Amino acid sequence: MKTNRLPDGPYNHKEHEEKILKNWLDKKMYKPEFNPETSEVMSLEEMKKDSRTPWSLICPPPNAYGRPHIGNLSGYAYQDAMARYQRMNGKKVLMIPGKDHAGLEGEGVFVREVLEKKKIRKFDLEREEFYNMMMEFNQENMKKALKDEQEIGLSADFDRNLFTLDERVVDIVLSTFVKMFDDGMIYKGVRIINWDPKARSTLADNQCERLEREGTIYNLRYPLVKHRLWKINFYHEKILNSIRDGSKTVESRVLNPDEPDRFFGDIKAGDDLICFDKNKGNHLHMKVKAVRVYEDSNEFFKREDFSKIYTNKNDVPNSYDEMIEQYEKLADGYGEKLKKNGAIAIELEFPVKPSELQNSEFIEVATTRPETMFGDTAVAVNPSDERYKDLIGKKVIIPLANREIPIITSHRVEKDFGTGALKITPAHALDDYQIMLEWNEQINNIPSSRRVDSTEGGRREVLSSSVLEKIGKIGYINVIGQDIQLHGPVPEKYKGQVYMKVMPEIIKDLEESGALVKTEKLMQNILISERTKAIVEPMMSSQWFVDVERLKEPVIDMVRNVSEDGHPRLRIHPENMEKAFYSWMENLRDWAISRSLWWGYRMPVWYAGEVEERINDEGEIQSVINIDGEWITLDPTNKDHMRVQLEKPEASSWHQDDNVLDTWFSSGQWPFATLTVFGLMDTFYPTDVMETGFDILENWVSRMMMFSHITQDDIPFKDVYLHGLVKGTDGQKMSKSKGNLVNIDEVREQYGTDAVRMVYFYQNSAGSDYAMTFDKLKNFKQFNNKIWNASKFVLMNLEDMKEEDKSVYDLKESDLKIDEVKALYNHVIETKEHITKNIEDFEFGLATSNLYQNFWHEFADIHVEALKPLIYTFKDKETGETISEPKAEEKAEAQKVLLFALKTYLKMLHPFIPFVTETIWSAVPKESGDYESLLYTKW
RNA sequence: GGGCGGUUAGCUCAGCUGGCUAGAGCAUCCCGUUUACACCGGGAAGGCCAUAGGUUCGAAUCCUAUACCGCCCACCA
Repeated sequence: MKTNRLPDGPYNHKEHEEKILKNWLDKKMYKPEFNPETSEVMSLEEMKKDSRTPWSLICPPPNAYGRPHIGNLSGYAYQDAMARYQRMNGKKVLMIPGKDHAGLEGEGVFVREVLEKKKIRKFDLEREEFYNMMMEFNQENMKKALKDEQEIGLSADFDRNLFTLDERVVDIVLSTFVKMFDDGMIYKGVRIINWDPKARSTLADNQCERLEREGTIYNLRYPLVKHRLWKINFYHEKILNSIRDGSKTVESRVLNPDEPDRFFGDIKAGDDLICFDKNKGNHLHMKVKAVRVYEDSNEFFKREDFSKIYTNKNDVPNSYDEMIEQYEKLADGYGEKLKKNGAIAIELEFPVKPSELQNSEFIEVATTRPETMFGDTAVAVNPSDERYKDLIGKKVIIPLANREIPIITSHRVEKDFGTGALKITPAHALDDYQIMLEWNEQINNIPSSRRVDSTEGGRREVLSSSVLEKIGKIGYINVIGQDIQLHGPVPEKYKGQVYMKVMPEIIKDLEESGALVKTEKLMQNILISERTKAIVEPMMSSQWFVDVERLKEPVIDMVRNVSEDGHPRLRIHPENMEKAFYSWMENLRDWAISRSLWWGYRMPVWYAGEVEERINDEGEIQSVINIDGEWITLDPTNKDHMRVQLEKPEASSWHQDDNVLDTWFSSGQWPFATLTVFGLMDTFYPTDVMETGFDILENWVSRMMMFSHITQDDIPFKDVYLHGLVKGTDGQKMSKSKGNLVNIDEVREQYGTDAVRMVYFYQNSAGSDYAMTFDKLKNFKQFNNKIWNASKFVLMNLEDMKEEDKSVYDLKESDLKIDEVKALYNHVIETKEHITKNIEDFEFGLATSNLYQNFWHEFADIHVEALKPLIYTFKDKETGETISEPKAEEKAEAQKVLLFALKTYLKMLHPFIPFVTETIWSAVPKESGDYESLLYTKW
């Protein structure tokens, strides 16, 4: 073994990095099959049988459409440091790199960056054509990305680089879908979704962004229904007969119960009427909706809507006779008169001018979206709001739509905002949808307790169960379709029109009817699509869901339950993220997994004919299927309608669901999907570490845990390390507008890869953000140079060492005689203990700052300086006289410990700054436990 | 509004279950050095440990409030 000198001059990363990397890659040293003894690559079977402990980490796959950004690269640095450390500890290390197709975002980028530039519209292409073009685009990008990964030093098995849309992965992922469907864990249901009308696709919540803009808030009066008591009037027999004849000359008149003999005039549908409210003593303006004649009076009482006109259920008469009794009490002789007559029901619309109503006769709601009022199913007030206390449970009429809806309560309603009354449109507002769910849940709970209490923010909300029962559940009514036109139970004149276009007309009609009493400007947040910037329309749609209820507990237990060693089976670093994880898991609602895209895993769902989603006249979403030319309601349980299976059913008429799966559905299976593809499950599952950004703990990490539970009945990994965000040069979040972006190519060129990597590690801890500053980069470039120079110095002073002295690993403190040498020896031993502990504890920030401090300011500045007199002759500058001269014995001892220190430091530094350490290592004398490359050299 | 974390030198951060005069690096200033390194060495200056209470023989450390900063969640229709 010959000691090489390091060349003079500063460390020049440009000279070495490429060569070093090429060597690692050419020799396939990153593969678990690499045998450091022989420098050869074993077969898969040999590797599996190999006795080294397996260690595996599946790299989180970044989006395939672009180059990995600085944050992805920081992740690679952490993953790599862990892998290198484990490899040096004698484990067979597997790291699998990959790329994600990034469903919605991926498709968005492709449409924007590629198609739009070629002036092609997505829907001008066939689905397959689009898919193939996009696949090609992604394949091109992935090649570039692979280079970035390699250049940052990621020591992953690049032969096993895998794309999420690889055929082999697709099979695994879709099989899970089929299995879960068969087990009843996946179902199809209707739920509110975010609809991007431009992309014609469903959006996940985090694919929407908020935009503040000026909007208008409209105050609308919804009249109370109690006035409809007036819809019943009674007539003389002769009038009834005239109407039966269809004779137009007959005088039909409204009878006022308080003034039985007074007639107000003729009535027919569309007439305006003035009636007298005996309770309030005032007159009401009404419009006749219809005139119906009942030959048998008792028939009338059987009508369901009749019972609704009484505010108190007990007051509803059961028969004509009973009603006459009631009226007897009102006025002498009145009942007598009624007996002689038949009955006519006159259905009245709400009072003509709601603006003329008295305070107690309407409820005023504030809304920014009046067009959704046709889909209102309730008005909600805060339960503690004194103003509305007496109105709870009563009914109001939706202006223009003339439909009755109840007044309910919800703690979500802010008393102080607007009028304190909120119109509820569950089909088109997320919040309203929540209110509906909560309200209906309350109704469901009635039998279990007499009173329903719900506590929120210290306030107690108490509604008696009889009130709840009377109001009942509320539903939802769809009025805006995916075409953003009005559908369902909306007045004919607006139907089928884009809602934004008819808005002015609706406003005008509201104004004329007197329902619109006030408009005001305000700043409001609206949701827009992150990608297309289109306004997001919340609407109901039938979607595929994963039932998460039975996954919650086992997944939470992975972290909460402690195994034999006193640690959770699955540990999250930093620990305080556990709380966020628990609360996310506990509050999880069923996960919607279908997306209306072309890019992704098309759902393995087959229909026997064309399927459409429609809004019927009642505002219900209906899935209909075209079988033999006839549209019938789709029955998902009927195998002749729908099947869930991987392969297409034989008959050619069957066709596949248009939707693709949510990206997380596939990336959630990534750990075992990758290992399964390569036949490595038996050796490497569960994996050891998952390293990813803290922002996707919920979205991704928890999903991997769920899928691992479902398919493997095991944890997917033992430790999760969550890294923070890399911020810009000024410590702010990186953004183009701030001009604080860091160009990774330039920075690597100027400071070297190792310096960039040091910035990722130094002084950082799991979950916290940190800045990539030029100060730090410069500093670490100098640090690498310091390592270079100190190593050069040590090596040049070892040249006269005896071969047998060059085995330094079994040195003991007791072998050493000189205090300065002992001090260095102990320093190295202590430092190594610290660093080892830091790495085992995932404290890379501490490990690197310790290394920086100790190597430079302890080892180089103090210890090396202290040993100088022991290894070379000091001469007086001027006279040339010898001041001190080393003794051979002392020199040998010092040399041994210097070599020991250098080698140990290079090993400790290698996981973090692999290039400079590997470069120096090639010049260092080797001994047992060492290899030509530091990669496998024993820690 | 709810939750989590933070607040220590100009900057970036250590400081574990309370115990020497509160530490590093960078930056600053001064001095020095060319037999590894000017991408160097030595030294100096710099802190009421956010604020106010409390527990204790003793608090940067534990407790309680407050303020400010950051992030996450829910958001005013």
